Amino acid sequence: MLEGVSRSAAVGLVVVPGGVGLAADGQRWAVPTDDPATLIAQVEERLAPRWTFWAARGVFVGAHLARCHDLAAVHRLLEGGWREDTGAVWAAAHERPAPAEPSRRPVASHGTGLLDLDGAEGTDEPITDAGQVAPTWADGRAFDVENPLRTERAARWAELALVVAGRQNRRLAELPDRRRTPSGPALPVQTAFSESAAALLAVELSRTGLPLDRATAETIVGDSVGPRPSSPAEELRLRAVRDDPVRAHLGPIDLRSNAQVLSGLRNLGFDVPDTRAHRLEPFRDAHPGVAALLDWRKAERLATTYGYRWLDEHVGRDGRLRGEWSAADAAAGRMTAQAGLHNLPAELRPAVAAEPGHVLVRADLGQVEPRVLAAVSQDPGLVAATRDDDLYAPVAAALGADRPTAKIAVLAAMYGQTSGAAGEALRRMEKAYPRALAYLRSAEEAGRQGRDVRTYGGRLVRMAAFGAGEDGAVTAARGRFARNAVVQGAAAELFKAWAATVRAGLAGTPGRIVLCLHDELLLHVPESQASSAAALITTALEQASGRWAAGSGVRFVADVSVVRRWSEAK
DNA sequence: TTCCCAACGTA
DNA sequence: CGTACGTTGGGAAT
Repeated sequence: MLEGVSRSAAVGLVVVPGGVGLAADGQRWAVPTDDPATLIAQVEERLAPRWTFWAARGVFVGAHLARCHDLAAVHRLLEGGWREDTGAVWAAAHERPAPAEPSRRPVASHGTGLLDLDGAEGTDEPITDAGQVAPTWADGRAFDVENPLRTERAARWAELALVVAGRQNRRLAELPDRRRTPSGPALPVQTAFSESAAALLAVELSRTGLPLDRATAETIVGDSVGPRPSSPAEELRLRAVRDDPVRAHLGPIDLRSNAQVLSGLRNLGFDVPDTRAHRLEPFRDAHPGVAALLDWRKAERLATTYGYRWLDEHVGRDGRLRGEWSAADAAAGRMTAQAGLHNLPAELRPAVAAEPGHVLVRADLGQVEPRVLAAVSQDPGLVAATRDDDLYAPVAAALGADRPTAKIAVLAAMYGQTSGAAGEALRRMEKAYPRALAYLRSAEEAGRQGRDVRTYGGRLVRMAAFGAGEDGAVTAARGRFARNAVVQGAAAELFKAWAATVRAGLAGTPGRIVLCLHDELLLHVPESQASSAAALITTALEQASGRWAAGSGVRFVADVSVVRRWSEAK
């Protein structure tokens, strides 16, 4: 198996029940095995290949794959949008129109996949005459467990993965490398690699879970919403206990109905356009009913979204909070997570705790978006400002403003804010950092015109999703979206390059990344590994940013701390 | 049953 | 008229 294949070669990998399909150098191998992890680990050791697979979700088998090419992840990098089904990936790589979206619902019932190869007219060809992926291969029926040919098909499928990878690589090579002094593979190729690693990391995060101290979580929830109800009737009663004091002020209304809350507030003399917390907060002391409502809302949020039911549904018996992870959202490619992993209220952070004998190593990138802007725009003044630990200090000096004003001005420039105090400061930004502002304005203009933009690292951000309306408000919104996407997207690329480097450094150790939060990494490691993990995080940032922003002169900084509980970090 | 909105948490 | 995401409940549309 894999005889004569050279080290570091691309190796197609497809895992099916009871077997593995491999391909490399124009050959393919169907390998029956019930232990794909061991097989893969052996190949990893011997060849250290560029593992090439259709999608990380399908291949995760427990072995560490160091270098990889995830066709779905790279497809989304090149094409933007959400689709990553094999039909769309194949078609785009061959510059053919995307096939109809596969149905969301699982195939209800099917035959052996041997005699029932519907769309392919009884042949066993993965690609139809029209040059599209055959339906039975696209939806996985071709690899059904009862199908005796599935391992041979896996090898054929692995071979086709290499075909797509080759075509994707040619597309990546056509994209510009915008670094000042390129080194190693071109930047879009490096982005493809780190996006692929992030796709694997996303699958690993789903499986690993975030260590959560259930007792602490239950205490926090209990303090806010009361004891765990023992029956549905009890739940109703406890709900009334929470609601009634507020209803005493606002009247006999349903507090969960915004319309009724609005009229209740009007009866108290508050003529507000909506009932959002930030709008009601100024009136907190004006009437006890407002304070009661605001406090009720906070408790209700915990009770409904992060209450006992959430704990029961998402926290395993092993004390791990698990949710599905996606390596890239559709807008700018940031990672997303379900089960509340990305919007856990600060109130609950004390419950995120290391297991016995372990610690959490937490690191966040400091002021990452303005530093990223400096790198992608190559604005000399802003690049110089990144040498400071606090980037806003030199910016304030350059603008002749105080630090809070400087911060608002920078954020306003990146996010497209035009109102409020930002106006005058923005004009000074234009003088001090013309290249950075021009970079942002160029993205905004593309967005306004409905033209797609590409991030520094090569990700396509589609504007078509916004619709082609000529409405002024829609045009402005598209402009703001594009202006923000080139910064947020580039920051996401850097973050994933960093995370992928940390992941690689943890290979072979018991340490794991357990949370990614846009600019923050949380690692769970044995106590004895704490200092080496902290050092790894720092060197990984130097390596990742050194490649990503080679020659830019931009300095990236990370704040690293070793803690027992997430809440102990600053 | 499905979809959209308001609301609010995170970055 | 700052961006993105996920989750909830209500309420309208189907």
